Amino acid sequence: MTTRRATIADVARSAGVAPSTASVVFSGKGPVSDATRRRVMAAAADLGYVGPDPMAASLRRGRSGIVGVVVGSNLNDMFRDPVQRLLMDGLAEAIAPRGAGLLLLRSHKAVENAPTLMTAPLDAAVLIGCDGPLRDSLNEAHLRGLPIVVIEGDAGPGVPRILLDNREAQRTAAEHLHALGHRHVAIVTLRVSAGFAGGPLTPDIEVTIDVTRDRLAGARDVFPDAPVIATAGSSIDEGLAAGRALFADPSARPAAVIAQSDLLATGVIRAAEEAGLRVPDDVSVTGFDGIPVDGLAPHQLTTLVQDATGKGRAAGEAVAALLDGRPPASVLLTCPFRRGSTTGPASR
Amino acid sequence: MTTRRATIADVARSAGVAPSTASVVFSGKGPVSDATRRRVMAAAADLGYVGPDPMAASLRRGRSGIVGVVVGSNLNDMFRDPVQRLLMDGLAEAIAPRGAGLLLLRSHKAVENAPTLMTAPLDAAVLIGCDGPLRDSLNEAHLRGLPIVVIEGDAGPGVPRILLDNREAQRTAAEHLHALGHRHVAIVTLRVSAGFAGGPLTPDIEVTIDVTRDRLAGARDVFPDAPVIATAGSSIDEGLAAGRALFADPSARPAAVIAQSDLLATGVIRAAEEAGLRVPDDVSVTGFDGIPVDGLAPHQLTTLVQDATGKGRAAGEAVAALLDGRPPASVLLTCPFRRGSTTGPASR
DNA sequence: TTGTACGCGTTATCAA
DNA sequence: TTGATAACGCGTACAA
Repeated sequence: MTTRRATIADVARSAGVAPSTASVVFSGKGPVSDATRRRVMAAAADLGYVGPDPMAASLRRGRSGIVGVVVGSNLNDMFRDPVQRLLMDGLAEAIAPRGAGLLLLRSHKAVENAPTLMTAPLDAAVLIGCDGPLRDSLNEAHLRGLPIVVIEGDAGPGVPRILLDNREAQRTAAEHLHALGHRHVAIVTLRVSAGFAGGPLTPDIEVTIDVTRDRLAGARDVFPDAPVIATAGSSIDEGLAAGRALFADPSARPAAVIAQSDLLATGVIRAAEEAGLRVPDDVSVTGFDGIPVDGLAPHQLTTLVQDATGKGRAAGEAVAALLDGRPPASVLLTCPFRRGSTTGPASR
Repeated sequence: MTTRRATIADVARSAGVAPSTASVVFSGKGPVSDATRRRVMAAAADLGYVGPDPMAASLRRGRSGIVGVVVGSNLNDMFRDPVQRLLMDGLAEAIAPRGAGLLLLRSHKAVENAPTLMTAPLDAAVLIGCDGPLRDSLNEAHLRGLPIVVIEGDAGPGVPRILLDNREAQRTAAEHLHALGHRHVAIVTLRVSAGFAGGPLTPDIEVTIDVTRDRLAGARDVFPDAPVIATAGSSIDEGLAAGRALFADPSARPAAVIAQSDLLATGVIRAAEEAGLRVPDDVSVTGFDGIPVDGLAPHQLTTLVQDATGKGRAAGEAVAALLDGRPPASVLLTCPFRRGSTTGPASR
């Protein structure tokens, strides 16, 4: 079977109709008599033709049915976070009815030759965050006219954004701690920039990742001088490491910790218990996300609840609007405060 | 800016060269004098041309740079499993150097209009498992000449497979339990078919998912009559539910449990401890995968260690071979037995 | 309801 | 080192 594959033209010829007619039969776009349709289908079956070539169809229609989603880290790290998984599900679900699927793209070209925003046949792209090297490729992508939506980031004017009220929400949690009498508070952040892998956050270190910066600002609205430990990302292990650092010196122990994610908070709680501290009696801890975390029981985390799936769905709808030529809606989702059992009054 | 976007032909004309020459400049495929290269680049910059249109290039070259990966469940469920995440990383890593990326596809078309093996512009497809409805689309895909690789499944003759020695490995673990004196053993499986959501496995229920079937066979090689509980998939929660069912009736308690994944095993252990049983003193438990599981401490699971990343990488290499016209290698990976602290001698 | 004609934007081939 | 030419396979006006 080294022979050329049958094309729709072959099918048309074999069925004794015009190519356009055969095309219409397969796309279902126009009126075709039943007799013709059957003739075409028979010819197709006969020739082993199974439908229009997607690449040719893409070129002709100007649509590939592919939406790129740019992820910053490797898949294993990224999808370890339930928030990202739910986001992706919402996104996929929202674009599927439009006949589109998700192509996974890396922002930092880890590999020579890897596909990019510029080389992949995309109808649109969704950025999760917008940091560092990514900003550069954005200009080119924009120049090409590639529709772009950014989730929790800023890709410049004209790019629709799906955002949370990170600062306000985080401030609410901080105020909650303040109202409980807490004054000795530490902050554990998500990754602050592509270039910093974690550790105490000194003033010379720039926070370039929006979600981290905004949540940090919200916490500092209430506790301007709180010490900050940055992590490499949202995971229990990272929270555990940060917590160990915080609780290492008994004389400098914070009485409350604001963690920027539920996973980090879980790690912090674990570190506290490891250090012989009770939560919330000795240490109060807040999270962010409102996801169920395995291994947190019996605690119920005090946290801010975000709708991660809805965030993805909103991004998908913005993509759909862009593709339809409708004005895309930027969306600001709110994260309601949920009091749990991990925060209590300050003891001193 | 409602005007037509510049094409490579426009650039060539403006630079006073032939389209083919301009093409060569952008692809870097042929010899070009420095002077012409610069003229072309200047003209491109002038016109706002940012490189060849990927769809047109795809059609012309017959390559889209896209590899479809067919996942059976939603992303959230699938990527909750570390094994799948590592697999995807290995796969992505192996195809990236070839300029290809991963397009996520669902096997059961949950949504009308969603992209499929037939409608997406794919160079190849990777199937993870090969069950139920998927088999049907396979014929068509094959007819189209779409190169296919299947991981842990059987897609018929001629389709390269990436497999584990599931049966042999699982038998090793079973023999280990047998050698410890265990006779009263229960089995907790992964999903057995697309149609069965979990529960006691009766003889009338067909096991259509290969990995489940093979590991089950390995366990039954040693314990032919062991009762079996099927789950809906690899997660701690599913293992917990299965474990609760197993330990509900004190008089019928198994003294050892063979779980088909580490996550399931972790859930089973948790259920055991919930029921007041000590591991391994009262109950021995084995897993499968050899991944680090958060929340398993202080136990070290007795398990079979698979190289999930390597599995993905092998699939990627098989895809690469297929695309190059080289004969693709089926691969059988072995899962060495690793004894941990969760298995001990039978007490009665 | 069917057919004609054209172009989508690129790249491979071959000759100059 | 460069240029002319011919597809790649399809969909969509528009005319018949």
